Amino acid sequence: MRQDLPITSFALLGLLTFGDELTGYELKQRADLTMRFYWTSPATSQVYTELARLAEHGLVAADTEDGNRRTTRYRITAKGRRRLREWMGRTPTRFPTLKHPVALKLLMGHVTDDQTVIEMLEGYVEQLAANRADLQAVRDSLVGRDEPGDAFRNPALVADWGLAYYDSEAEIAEKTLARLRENR
Amino acid sequence: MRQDLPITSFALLGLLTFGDELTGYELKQRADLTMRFYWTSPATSQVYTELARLAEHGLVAADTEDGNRRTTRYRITAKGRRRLREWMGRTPTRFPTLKHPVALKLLMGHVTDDQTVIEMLEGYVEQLAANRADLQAVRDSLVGRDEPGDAFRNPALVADWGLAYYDSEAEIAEKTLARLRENR
DNA sequence: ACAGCCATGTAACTCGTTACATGATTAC
DNA sequence: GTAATCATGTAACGAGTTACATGGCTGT
Repeated sequence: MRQDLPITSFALLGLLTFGDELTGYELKQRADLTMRFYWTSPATSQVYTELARLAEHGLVAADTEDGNRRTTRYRITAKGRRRLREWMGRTPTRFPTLKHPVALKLLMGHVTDDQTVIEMLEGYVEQLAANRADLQAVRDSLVGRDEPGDAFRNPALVADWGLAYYDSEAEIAEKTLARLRENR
Repeated sequence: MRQDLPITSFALLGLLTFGDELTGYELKQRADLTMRFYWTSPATSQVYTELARLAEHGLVAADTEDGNRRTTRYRITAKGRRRLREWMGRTPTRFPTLKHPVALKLLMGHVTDDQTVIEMLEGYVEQLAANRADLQAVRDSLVGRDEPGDAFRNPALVADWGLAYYDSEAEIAEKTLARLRENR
């Protein structure tokens, strides 16, 4: 049994620290709702794979109900919580990884015409607005439970981070657009 | 032969659009120097793998010199240039993917003490400064060749984007730190 | 009855990494 | 002479994806 887990394991484990017990299906939904903004939302099949691995390591416990439809709910164990705390404090924090197709296409804008690049950036601004709206909805749902000491204080901090990031990206994109339009 | 190439192929192909001919080794260096800020810098072994694939598709041409040390330089072909232009215009641009371990750890800050989270964020601010300095050096090296119409106009736009991004991240991290310190 | 959601997985595959191997050239 | 850099790969592996398969439950 390998000792180190991929970060995605810790990420999913982290989603189980909010006091509830989730099925794989629900965990995937939670990831889609929140985690996708600053990590990736793993495919459904991977969620089940990771849960199996976490269970194997004793970091989550499975409660299986055998009705007609078999459902298994997972909750974090004391060991899982310890492991997460240890990871938080002792594992060096990697610098964020960005895969930015917009920047990539901008880099090689000279192989095509300016108009194509401009339209690409305009599309990005729209996508940013849509994503920002989704994240704002998540943030709104935390209002009232986001003060220091509250259960959703940290998710609120992260959501605010994301909103500020989207605003910054939109601003940068607009400024770049202005520079490109200047010399048409 | 597959029709679609992974984005990393186009990224490497894009690095060959600046009028020179590179060995795999040099291409890896160029990726380390610039591409890593908004994409990933592939492992050396993958650079050679991708070059072989690009050559197979006729998107790059290889010039092999057989001295004592065998070196192969790659240049983009007309077909490669066409393919890149087509990709720029016709392939929908994916929304950027962010893997942000700092945000991830912040999210689950409640499993540990505030001091640990604060130190993690402080470390991030330092890493940001170091990365920003590296990128600034790249940007400085383009001065004088970065006006509209110049060869390095687009790389300059991308570098400016990155610098603004790092500044924004630093600002967000500092604001988050302030909020965490408030309630100590 | 039928669509859509809930729920759980398996199989095949691609991308990309690390570890390893080899040897020439250059700088000190 | 020896360390660092230049240069090119192969092999084994892991992470994560898409496609596929199965079937129960819920609302209309």
